[in-house]
Amino acid sequence: MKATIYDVAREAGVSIAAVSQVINGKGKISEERRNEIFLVMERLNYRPSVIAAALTGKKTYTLGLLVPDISNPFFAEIAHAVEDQGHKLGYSIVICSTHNEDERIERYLTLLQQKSVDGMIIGTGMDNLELLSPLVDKSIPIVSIAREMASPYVQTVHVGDFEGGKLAAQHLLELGHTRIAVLAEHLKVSSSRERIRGFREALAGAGLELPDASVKSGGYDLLRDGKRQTMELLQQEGRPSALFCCNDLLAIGALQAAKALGLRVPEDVSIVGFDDTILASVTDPPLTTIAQPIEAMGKLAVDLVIAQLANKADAKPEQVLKPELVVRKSTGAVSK
Amino acid sequence: MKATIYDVAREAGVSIAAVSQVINGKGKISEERRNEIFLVMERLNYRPSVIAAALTGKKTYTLGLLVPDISNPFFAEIAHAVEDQGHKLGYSIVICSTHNEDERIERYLTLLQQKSVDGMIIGTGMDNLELLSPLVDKSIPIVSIAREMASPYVQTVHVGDFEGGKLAAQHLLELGHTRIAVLAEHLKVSSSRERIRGFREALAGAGLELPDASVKSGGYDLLRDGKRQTMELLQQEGRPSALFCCNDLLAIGALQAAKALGLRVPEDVSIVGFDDTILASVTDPPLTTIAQPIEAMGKLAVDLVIAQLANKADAKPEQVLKPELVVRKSTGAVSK
DNA sequence: TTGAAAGCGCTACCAA
DNA sequence: TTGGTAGCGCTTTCAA
Repeated sequence: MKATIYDVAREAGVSIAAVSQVINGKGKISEERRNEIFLVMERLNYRPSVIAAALTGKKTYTLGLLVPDISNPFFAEIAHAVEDQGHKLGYSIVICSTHNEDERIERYLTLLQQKSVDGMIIGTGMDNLELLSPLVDKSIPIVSIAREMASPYVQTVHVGDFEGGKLAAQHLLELGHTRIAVLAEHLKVSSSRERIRGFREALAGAGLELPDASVKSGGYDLLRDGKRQTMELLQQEGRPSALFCCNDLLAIGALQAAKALGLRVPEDVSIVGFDDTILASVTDPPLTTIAQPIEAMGKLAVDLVIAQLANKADAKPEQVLKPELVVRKSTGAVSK
Repeated sequence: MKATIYDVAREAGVSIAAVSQVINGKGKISEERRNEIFLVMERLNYRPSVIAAALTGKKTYTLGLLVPDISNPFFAEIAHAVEDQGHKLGYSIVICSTHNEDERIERYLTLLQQKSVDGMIIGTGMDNLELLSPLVDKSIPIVSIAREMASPYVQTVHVGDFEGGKLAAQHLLELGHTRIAVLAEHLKVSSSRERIRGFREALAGAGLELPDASVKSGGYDLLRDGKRQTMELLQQEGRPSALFCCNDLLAIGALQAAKALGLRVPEDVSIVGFDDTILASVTDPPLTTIAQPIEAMGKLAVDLVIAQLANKADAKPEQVLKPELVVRKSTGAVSK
């Protein structure tokens, strides 16, 4: 069986308290004893049980990351960034993918908390903020990433979605588009709503209206939904000459639909995405998209939790980063 | 503070043992008492501490998944598949991304074990199998996915890499290519080596040789390495007319390099990838690639750990799935 | 059927 | 400096 602190103490002829002190580098122990104990630990190949330690309320140096779907490159890239910064700061990151299901969100939230993470980063939308209260009670810091979260207890880092939507609209407007439709994921996703709001406002500024009928929203199978919706959109009378997709995956679905219909992008229809994941740079044609500073967001999120952990939390509850228009080949001037 | 089993017992006027039995649905308790206790638990919003339970050696119904890089769509898709099947079977999945660094592999391995996962799925290559022995000692089931692992203690599920390599070669051969180069990731990755071996063997069958100089291997920044290596390859005298890339990310790097050099794919150079991630279907041109059955692999891996957990482990230590050639637009006949 | 009590492995406080 | 010891919250005998 595995060696415990008792084994080490016995072998070294000291009390478990002494061993515990050595493990944690606390208290006062003579060099000599300390080395002796180290040796025994080594010899017994002793590994302190984090579980037992957690039970007594010790820090675990792990952060939990909750994402809606790890197979969406956007979140995979977020996860990568979070892991990176976490690691730099000495934290391990545990990732859970909720498949956008409420039940799994709840389950993983509980799980992570039970696994006693020191802090939590949430990239999943949450309807029921009540779920967070156990965390709040235990004063486990929470920051939400890429999603706003209307709770006084959670700091949030996200891109300016509203502004991003405007950017997209302006770009399309400059190219002369007037018949424009929008593809969104489920409308309960706040970032989508904001992006659309920004988009709509920019259009309005140019005297254009975006009727609700031109906004297609779907579920969470982004690729498929994007394709299906685009099929509908592009086959109708007076089809739009431009599509704004609330994320890259939707945009790719749109791209596939256009291709399937024998339409050329951007000659027949312009498409702009959102996120600027690796996907955007490799598609055919490469996707014009609104870039989110994924690296920066991941880093910032980690910094925030850890700052809260150290009680030097910035008062700033919200960190809004700048979106950026990246023009590639999927958008062009309207051909009349 | 949070309610403990003691609070519940006190409130319900019973012993903690009784409460414990209710929680676990074990032992004999009268309907009456049981309901009473349930009510109290509800009222106190009591949640059993998994940590404490884990300390006493109870199952946690969580599986750990270790991947080298979650931002590689292949592993993100694997993670998705694993999560899905795990969830179906009542298990939560905790994902850790090691960035291909030995130190992180070790750290996360320890971490997951300390967080007391019931089983482990490993998608990361491991040099030092010794690291697994603590798990083995505790008889925590381990299965490796998408990677072979030469340990008697781990079952493994992966695609036939050798066969996949052959498939790629045959395809290229049929198209008439003779000047062929190979791009691999770090050669310590066993799957890459196998793919190359298969590829080489198929070439040999056609009387063609693949000199070591034509095999470029790099580090773990797949996209960048693929691009850089392809740049070199395509700028040299008598450049290859076809490239076999050991994974899609490398292939995309190659695609970008070709584009940067003003070469057309597949007219000037054919490219075949490996994995068939979402990336392969969206690139310009879409990538001919060797498909791995990602869903099936994920599902199988989960099934295997859980079977081991239930002690109905199949004796079969290795599950090899069939790779499949998916022909898209990045390969074509040699133009002479 | 029920409950008392002995751990699980570790931390932290207090006395020595 | 050291060691004794009381928890942390739960599971699991073993008696009652």
